Amino acid sequence: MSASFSYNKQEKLKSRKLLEQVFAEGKSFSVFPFKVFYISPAVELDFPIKIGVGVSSKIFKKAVDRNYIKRLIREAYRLNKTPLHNYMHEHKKQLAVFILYIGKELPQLPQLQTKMPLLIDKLINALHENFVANT
RNA sequence: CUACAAACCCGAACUAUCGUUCCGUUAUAAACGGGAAGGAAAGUCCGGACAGCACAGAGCAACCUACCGGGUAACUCCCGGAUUCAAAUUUAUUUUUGAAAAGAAAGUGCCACAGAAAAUAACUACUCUUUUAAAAAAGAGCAAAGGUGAAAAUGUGAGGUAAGAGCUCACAGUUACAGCAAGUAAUUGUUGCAACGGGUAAACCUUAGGUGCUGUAAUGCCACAUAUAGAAGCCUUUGAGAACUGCUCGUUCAAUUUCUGAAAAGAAAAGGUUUCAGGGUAGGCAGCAAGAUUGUAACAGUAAUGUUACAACCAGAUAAAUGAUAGUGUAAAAACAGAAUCCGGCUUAUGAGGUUUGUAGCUUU
RNA sequence: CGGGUGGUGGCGCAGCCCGGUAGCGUACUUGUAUGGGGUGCAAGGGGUCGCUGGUUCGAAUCCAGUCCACCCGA
Repeated sequence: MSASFSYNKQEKLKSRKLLEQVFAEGKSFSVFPFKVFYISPAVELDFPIKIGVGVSSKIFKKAVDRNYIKRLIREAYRLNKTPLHNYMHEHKKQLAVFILYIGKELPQLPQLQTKMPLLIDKLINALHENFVANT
């Protein structure tokens, strides 16, 4: 797979049903300031990896702040997602992920840029253990 | 030029790389071109458009509005005007700003403390009569005096009286009504006549006028899925229930057979309906982006605004799009802040700067 | 998108409808009873009534605006 930096409509986690499944049945871990929910759905998806992004409106009252944080997370994801894509391509599995921002203060992009690779690594490791246990 | 006040404007720009969303073209895993948040998108405080339901209404209740004229699709909005009150300011009711400014002379309630009294009063005092040597007591009259309070029964003078009192008169003040003059009107001026009556309606209320209910997750269509299943109650023309706003009246709609019995009625089944508990779906299309639209100019109008002409098309997502990095540039890139059916207002938040008007001060001519 | 509730000593609440004195429980401080502690008894301190403005002689209370917290419906 080519090293694309895109993050378009197909890659977004959109279905309400799948979202509820991710929160209800999915596993989770946290890499501060993120919390990650993920699941490997059995249903065929139109794109192998679907990612959603969210911020709590209780912590960030203003819509401007929430939009800003979501943009930064998307930016950090699309620049660091290549290892995850390569891994999923090799194992031919599907994945639905939701990234939640749980920090209390407005972040800066460099901070998220350093944390995002850690998150991706941890996600790959978790998936790997899971596959090995199943097979 | 500076300070203050008021009204209004503006809400940064460009280049490169990576990336998002919508539209179009080539074309069909892509490429190219074009569009892509606000003055408040906010609060959801008003008014509409649009959609569904209802359209058989009446009364009551509830809620809203409250000087006059104009503007508008409409308005708790805007413009202009008049009166009163309040605040600031001033030599000056001089100027500016603001006001939920109908009615307290329909009725009810309330007005702490203080004070004789907080509104049909009468404690002290004053006057008269009786008793009495006197002091004083009892009865009657009166509402002038009492200085407390946020507020004290219109103020001053004279007459009048046993003492007093708008009881009477003069002047002044306030208010209601009627006439005349000006004004479209609010209202103003003036004459006559009557009265003097505390405040509070952002206390109840009265008067006048107005309001059908629900909101785009409305609503219509397509696709997929499930349970013709469960519990309790009521009813089937002597009617449960539904609709018409909340209540009442009223109107409209509203579901059957068999058996027993002389009939009334009863039983069974079926059906209807209300409530409860539960199951399924939660995808797509329309609504949804050309409109009370925006810009410029001319004309009408004091203005709000309207009319005409020309030009423009300027977000449309659905876990929800505008960003990141580097550079140019600047004294500093910074404030408040992110569309979700769409418009017109109001309110609130807001950095730096600019424009106009008024007032004051200083400088120059 | 629509609808509703609340904000009063450190904490939990009343008072608001119908305007004039801010109170209750608990906690705190001091004294007392006990050899000491707890318990009890007595006394005391502590509140810009979320904020701003208005109505009124006077506002926690009435009216308007605003901030915060919470809840409900689809």
